[in-house]
Amino acid sequence: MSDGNDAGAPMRDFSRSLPMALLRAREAVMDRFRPSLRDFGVTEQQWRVLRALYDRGEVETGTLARLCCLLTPSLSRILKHLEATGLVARRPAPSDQRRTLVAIAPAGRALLERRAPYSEAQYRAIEEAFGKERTAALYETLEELHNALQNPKS
Amino acid sequence: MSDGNDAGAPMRDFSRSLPMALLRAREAVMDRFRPSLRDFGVTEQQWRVLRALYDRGEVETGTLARLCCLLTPSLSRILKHLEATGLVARRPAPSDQRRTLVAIAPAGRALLERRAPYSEAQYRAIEEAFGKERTAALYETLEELHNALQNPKS
DNA sequence: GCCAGACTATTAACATGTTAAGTAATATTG
DNA sequence: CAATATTACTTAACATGTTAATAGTCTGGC
Repeated sequence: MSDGNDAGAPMRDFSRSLPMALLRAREAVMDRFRPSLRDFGVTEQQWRVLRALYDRGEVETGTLARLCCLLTPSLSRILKHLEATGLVARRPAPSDQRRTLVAIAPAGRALLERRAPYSEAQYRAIEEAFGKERTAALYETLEELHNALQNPKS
Repeated sequence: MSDGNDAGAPMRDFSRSLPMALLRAREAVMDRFRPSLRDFGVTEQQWRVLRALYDRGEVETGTLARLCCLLTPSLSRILKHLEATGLVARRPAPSDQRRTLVAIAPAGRALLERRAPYSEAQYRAIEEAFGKERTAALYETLEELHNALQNPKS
C-alpha cells in the first residue's frame, strides 16, 4: 500500500485541500493589489517581471522565469509585450548566443516607481489587518513548506 | 499620507512579496498532484469542479464558482467541456430559469473515485515531509488570513 | 399586466498556464 | 573536426484568468 492503492482510505473533505487553501488566501491578498495594477495598465505577471528586473538588473530569461515563478513559454510572450511597449530591453548574451539578457528600461522603471507607493500602502493595510508578526511568521512557514517539498525523500 | 502618497518609504524586497510567497508554496504543492491529474486527463480546475460537486451534490453555477475559486466565465467554459465529455450534467433551475443547476455524472464520479487514492497518497507524503501538525496549523493560518482580508475595516 | 431596473449565465477579447514540438547555438564524443 | 547530444529560447495548441459586454429572466412599482 504505497502509491495510492488503498481504496479503504476515506476521501478528505474538499475544504481540506491544500492547493485550494493556498489559492483562496492568495486571491484574498491579490484582491487588494488588482485595482492599482489595473489603474497602471499592467497585469500581475508583467508587474512581477518588472519588479524582479528592478531588483536584479540584467538577467537571463531562464533565471527571470525562476525568479517570477513563470514558465518560459509564458515569459516569452510577456517579454515580447513588454519589449514592444518599451518597458524592458532584450539583447543576446555576448558569451553565449543562445541566451537572452533582459533589463528594465527607463519607462519600466518609471512605471514601477509610480505604482510602488500604492502597493506599499496595501502591504501596510494587510499587516495591520492580519498582524505584522503573523505575516512575518507566514513568510517563514511558506518558505519552509516550499523547501520541505523540494527534495523528495525517496 | 494615507493612500500611497509617501514617496519616502523604501520599496520592499521582491522576496517579501506575499502573493509570490503564496504562489511559490502552492506551486511546490501542485507539483505533487500534477502527474496524476495528467494521467487521468483532467486539468486542475476540472478536478476542483468534480471534487466540489462530489461533496455538495447539485448546486447552482454561481455557488459552484465560489466553492472552486473560479470566475464565472472560466467556469462556464469548463462546464461546457465537462458536459460534452459526460462528466457532469446541467439543467435549468425549475424555480428560476436564470439559474443553472449542475451535478456530477456517473462517469465523473467514477473518474474521481479512481484518482482519489493517488491524491490521498500525495497528501500523506506532504504531511510526512512538512509535519502533520504544521500542515494543520497552516490551514488555520491561511483561513484566518482570508477572513482578515475579507472585511475591510474602513 | 407592463416596464424599468436588477440578477444569472454566457460570450468576447486579450493575457497567461501548461504541455509538446521546433529552432538555433553550444557542448560532447568519436 | 564532423556527427551527435544538450541547452536556451521560442512557437503552437488548447485550457484558464480577467474584464467588459451581451442575452435571457425575474422583481417591484405603477
